[in-house]
Amino acid sequence: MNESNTAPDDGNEQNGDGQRDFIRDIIRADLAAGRIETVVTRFPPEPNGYLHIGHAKSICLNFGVAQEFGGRCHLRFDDTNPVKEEREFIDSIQEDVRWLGFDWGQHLYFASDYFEQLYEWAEHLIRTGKAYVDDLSAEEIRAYRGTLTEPGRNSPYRDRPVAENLDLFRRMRAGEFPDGARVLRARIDMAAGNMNLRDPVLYRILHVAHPRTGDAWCIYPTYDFAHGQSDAIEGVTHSLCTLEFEDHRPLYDWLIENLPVPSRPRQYEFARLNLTHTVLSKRRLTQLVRDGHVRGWDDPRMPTLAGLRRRGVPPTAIRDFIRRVGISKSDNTVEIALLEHCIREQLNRTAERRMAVLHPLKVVIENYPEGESETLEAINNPEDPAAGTRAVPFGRELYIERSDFMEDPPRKFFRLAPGREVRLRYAYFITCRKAIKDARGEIVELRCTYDPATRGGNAPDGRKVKGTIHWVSASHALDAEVRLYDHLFNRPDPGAEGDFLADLNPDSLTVLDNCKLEPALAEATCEAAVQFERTGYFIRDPESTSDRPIFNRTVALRDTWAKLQARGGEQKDRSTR
RNA sequence: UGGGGCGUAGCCAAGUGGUAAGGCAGCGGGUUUUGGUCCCGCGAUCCCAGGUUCGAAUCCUGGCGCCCCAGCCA
Repeated sequence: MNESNTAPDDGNEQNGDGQRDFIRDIIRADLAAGRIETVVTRFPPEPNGYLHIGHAKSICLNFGVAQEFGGRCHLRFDDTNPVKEEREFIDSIQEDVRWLGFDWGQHLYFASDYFEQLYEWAEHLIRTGKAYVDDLSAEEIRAYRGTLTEPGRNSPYRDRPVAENLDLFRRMRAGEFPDGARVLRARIDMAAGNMNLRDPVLYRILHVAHPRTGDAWCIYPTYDFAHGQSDAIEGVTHSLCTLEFEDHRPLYDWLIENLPVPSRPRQYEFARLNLTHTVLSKRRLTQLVRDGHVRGWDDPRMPTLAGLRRRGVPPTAIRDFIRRVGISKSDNTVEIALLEHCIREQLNRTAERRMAVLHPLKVVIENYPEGESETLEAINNPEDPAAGTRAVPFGRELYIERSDFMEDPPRKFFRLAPGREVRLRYAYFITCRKAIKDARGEIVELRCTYDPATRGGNAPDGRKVKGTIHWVSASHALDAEVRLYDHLFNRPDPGAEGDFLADLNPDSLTVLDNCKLEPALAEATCEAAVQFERTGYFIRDPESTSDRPIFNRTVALRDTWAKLQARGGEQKDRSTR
């Protein structure tokens, strides 16, 4: 067997440092006891939306487990409801799973591939007296179902003869009845405490074209009737799903036991991922896109894999994040800070460094010869010597960050101020001589002098400077737009007190349209994020044009100075109150 | 007495009768040509109450709290 059904090796499985959780414990035990020979899992998305980071948990679990135990994982689309599903999603889902780093090899399946088999099994249930055609309307079925505390009542059609059920069901398939006229129901127990066992609907009439089967069918199986049987057809051994399906397991098992299926899959449930400051329900994400609160499914503020990709988040960071979050059965809400940490950790190791000034302030080096420039050498990645160095042009006129100058600095401010000396990274020590203001009193330019003996950033006399700041040569700078992103929602728990839309962060996107980049950034790609030194990680956005690059901020660098300042501000507030 | 599940530090999460891993966040300190990275240090008696035991987060009993289920969605 030479299948390319793999998951990336993130280096956790070598030395017993592998994942430990109740799912893997079960699989290990099943393998050890000989209950199964090969573990087979599946990732079963419904093609009705884009994949998000919550799905990544399921993807990493299913594919990861298959790889760790030498089994395989199928990608199976749960396409049983044509009124919600679209081709676009079938494509995007495959692209996103691949981008995340997983490969299903030849094992791409669709529940719709099994429609004929499922239909035959439905007839089998009818023939064995375990399913019947019900003429009740949707409202009537609901009324007959009872409530959480009261048992339901049998439908008057529950005891139809087998022959009549068979005839009716075949005519349902033949298209003789309009939508909603009849359904096929399992005959289980209308008094069951578990609502799923109160004669669940197995088939409904839907005169709707299916993205894959076209108009071949006008009756479609429900999730419950399709999922377990699809698992059985594919030989799935461990059908892993989220907690809300726990109640469905008795029905899953009932169907498997009452049908002549080729294998005996088992369902296990784990807790889905929740993240602070965002939403992960398909309904809400769809609403954000549909109502224009974001610019699309791949808006960098979205928790979708497409959004994270455009944001510059590497797939390795997502896999690492999922690994750290773990698998359990307790409801959880993971702080988004953990995700951000994983992104920084990955990017710190791999992203090349560049200099970019987001809020430019002009600096003129008065003692630097006019019209001249020179080239300085800068390290691409101090964490990775193999990344080498690059040339950065320097000249008499530069841009520095506005926040790196203060006319009247507080005690611990290490940057530029009148009379103060700082290091320009990889360049020279400069001393601020004068701040020039415009009519409104705003500082528009700094006049400085440099020490030619400090080329490269070291003083031969051994004198130290407290601060090192980044800069960009004015005459060589690239003009760019930079988009800064913040959490999409203000609250850690959007919607906890009403409409989740009311919790949208109005400042989740800040566009800076006068940024100055060092020339090497012209070569940046949309695939790999770079670090703008002292600022954060950024990635070129596909909306860039050749003459105007656009960069998205993936995540800011940790900023203990900003934290200190914020704390100081708080203290001041408290003392003045 | 409707059914199902969960409850270990601010957030995740190991632990499966032998005396509470780890990560993130936070707080101190050190190194540093990114106030980045890196390094060092600091936190829980396990929802509560009884019980079993030499010994319990782990077993038993009884409470309390939270989540899911009444789609012809998945």
